[in-house]
Amino acid sequence: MYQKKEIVNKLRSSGLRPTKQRVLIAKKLFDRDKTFHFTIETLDKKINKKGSEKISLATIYNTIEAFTNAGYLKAILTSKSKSYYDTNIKSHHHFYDEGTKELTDIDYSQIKLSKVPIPPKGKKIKNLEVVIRVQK
Amino acid sequence: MYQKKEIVNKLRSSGLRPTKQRVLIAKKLFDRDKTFHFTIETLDKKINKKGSEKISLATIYNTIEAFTNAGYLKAILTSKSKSYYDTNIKSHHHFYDEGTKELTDIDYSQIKLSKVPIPPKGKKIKNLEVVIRVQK
DNA sequence: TTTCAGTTTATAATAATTCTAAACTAGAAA
DNA sequence: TTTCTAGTTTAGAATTATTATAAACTGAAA
Ligand SMILES: [Mn+2]
Ligand SMILES: [Mn+2]
Ligand SMILES: [Zn+2]
Ligand SMILES: [Zn+2]
Repeated sequence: MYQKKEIVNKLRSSGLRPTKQRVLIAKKLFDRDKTFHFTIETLDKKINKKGSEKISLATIYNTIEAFTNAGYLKAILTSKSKSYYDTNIKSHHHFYDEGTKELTDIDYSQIKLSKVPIPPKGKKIKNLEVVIRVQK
Repeated sequence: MYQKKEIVNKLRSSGLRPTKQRVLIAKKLFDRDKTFHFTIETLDKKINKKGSEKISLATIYNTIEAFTNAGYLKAILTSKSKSYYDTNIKSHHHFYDEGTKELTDIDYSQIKLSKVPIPPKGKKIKNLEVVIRVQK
């Protein structure tokens, strides 16, 4: 899906130097079929597993921040004191499983609204996201 | 709105001893007209302002956790690594102002959905909340 | 090749939260 | 009432999440 060349171009186009670390992290994040919802902690574990070249935690933080600013990632709404990120940057919705604490994407077209409130005076709606809490 | 007696009963009914600290915090939180959206930090500032009796930060954390478990408060979805709470425990929606970073309640009846996805197999929908991001 | 701004890294600092254990207290029981 | 004690508060330590620092490293322009 994502060849190294593509990643390099993508990074360059955002003014980010395609360093070894950034390319490796981008590959882990974007070279996959399904959306990836993660925290720095889970990503760090995936990247720094035995036998693989190490990337410092500081670089992981820096890179995720850079990717988020560049629009490659999106911060997810949670009620935890830890940041969550999403590789699906399209406006979309989520199922949130209370038991497993896992998120699943819902395509934007899967939810239709027939009534939406008028925003406060002088303010415009930028986007609208739905979280559907589910349970066994 | 909330007399001391009512607060004491409410606490007792949840198996929480109506201590001086809990009653004072409950009064600050619930004796108001509009919903209060807050963090531990903002609440601490409100409680421990000059001239008032001090309540330790640990107690504020403990009390907010106890109130949340008792169902008096709800954790709010955010993308910040800091927990937010809401005195409005009804299922409801929010406007989130990107500029001021402030939340405003939207009554549940103000949003109507004409299409909702089927939850994953074996799971049931517990609730559905909408966040509408707004900007100047 | 050389050069150097941008980047990585280990580590320190800060911020948010949770833990600990000693002192205190609400309220049941004497 | 007074006594008793489990529940609670508290200061401070510990832990966790994140950001800052500053020295070493490197991608890529020239
Ligand atoms: Mn940073
Ligand atoms: Mn705790
Ligand atoms: Zn998603
Ligand atoms: Zn609210």
